[in-house]
Amino acid sequence: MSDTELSCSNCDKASCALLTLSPKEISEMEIHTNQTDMHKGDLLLRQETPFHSIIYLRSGYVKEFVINKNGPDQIVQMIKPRSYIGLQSLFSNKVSAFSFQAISDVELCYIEQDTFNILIRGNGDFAREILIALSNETLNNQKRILGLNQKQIFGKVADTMLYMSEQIFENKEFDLMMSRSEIAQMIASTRESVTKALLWFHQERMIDMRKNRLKILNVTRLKDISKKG
Amino acid sequence: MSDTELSCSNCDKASCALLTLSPKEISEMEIHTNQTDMHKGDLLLRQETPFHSIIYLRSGYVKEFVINKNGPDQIVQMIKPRSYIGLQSLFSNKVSAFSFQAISDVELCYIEQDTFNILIRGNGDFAREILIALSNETLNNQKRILGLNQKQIFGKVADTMLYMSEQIFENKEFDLMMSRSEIAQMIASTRESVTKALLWFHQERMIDMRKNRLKILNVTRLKDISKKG
DNA sequence: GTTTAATTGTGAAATAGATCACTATTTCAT
DNA sequence: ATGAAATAGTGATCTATTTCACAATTAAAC
Repeated sequence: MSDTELSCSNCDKASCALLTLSPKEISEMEIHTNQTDMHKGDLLLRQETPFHSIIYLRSGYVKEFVINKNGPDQIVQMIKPRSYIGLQSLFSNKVSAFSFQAISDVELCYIEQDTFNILIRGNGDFAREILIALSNETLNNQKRILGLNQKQIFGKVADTMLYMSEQIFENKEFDLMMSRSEIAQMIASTRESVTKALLWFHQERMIDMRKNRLKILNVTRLKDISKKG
Repeated sequence: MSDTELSCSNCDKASCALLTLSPKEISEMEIHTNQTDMHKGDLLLRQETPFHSIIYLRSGYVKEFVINKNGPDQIVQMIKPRSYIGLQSLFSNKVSAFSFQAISDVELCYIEQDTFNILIRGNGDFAREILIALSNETLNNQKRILGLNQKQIFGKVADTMLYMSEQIFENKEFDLMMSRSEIAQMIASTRESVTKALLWFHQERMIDMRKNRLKILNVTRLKDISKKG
């Protein structure tokens, strides 16, 4: 919002990859970057849509999902601050494979894709950081989704709560930014089943839930349920 | 097996990426590459194991899977000839995230990982080819597995037969190289359910099955079942 | 070629989870 | 503050799929 904040060089929420860039490269990036704010519920990018920018999530949370003709959407992952959005499709298609929606108010930086590509070509360390980020994200997602597949519902929900706590919010207490239906879309289940699981966890004092504030009380037991439940 | 076959420069089963390398780079690769043959059932690489080579699959077929403590293995994908194995973990970990097993006799080239990395750093076009291959593979897998999640069994099995026909064997007729149990491991189901699905498809003349030779007779109907069944 | 092991087929019973129809609560807009 | 819309909770029913136990077939080993 203030003038200084619009500069990448003194950004207080910069990515790890940015640290590998020279001052000259950073100012090159600044020229081709636009910062925008968006609100909860806004769609950042729609699948099958051509995209010309890589989006950097300065603050706030985003969900990545696939829109299905027959049946409900499928949520692939939640994205936390200081992440790049759209890297998956950078090296393959010109269109985005997924849709992205803000699940809180967010601050975004739109970096022109061409500029991004030039930086990757010109700076091996930057390229390496980006590739590591992309690889790790992809690998984590793949393993999580594979793991989900062979759990039953209580296990799936437990797993998802632990995922949010450990991977996304990095805290035992957090605001559940998704509705029961959305959680169901993360695990290919139904609103009702999610409700029942969460209520049971609450009854059994594994979690505390009031409004949309969730606190994990018994990690061990939840992990146990996640493993074989 | 003959002397000429051991050279990358006149390999008759080379990858697309290889075409981007200069003669000098190719001979650099040759020095650090070993060709081996393996048999059906052999384990090429075990998850959580350090690996020092990227494996190039010259001929034959491989399954990529995760070994689970509690419960059956999960098969991530089948890998067809002229593919690199282990790229997923190249940019992140020093250990492989997945296990790989030959499901037919295979010819393999072990390329030292350091050499591979040097080539990627030194040749932007090579790097690009590798990244595109990796991105596409990852994206396809992710979409397929997500799609599977919200189908019911007949849909999952239909989907898997079409996947084999279209993506892997590129033919309507092919040898089913996996047992019913293994197919079940691809879709998080059971041997018995796979059996029932395949028999029904056969009865309904959507496929022809004798021994392990499978022929797809009615693509349209199978696709229909895959979509909403 | 015979024996042994592994894989596949089959139907009945058990069950996890979806679906449905409805109520309660929370959130949002005016 | 009030009403409307969205989200969440609840229990009964229904159904797809797993589980189990056993028979049949196919592949491997000697």
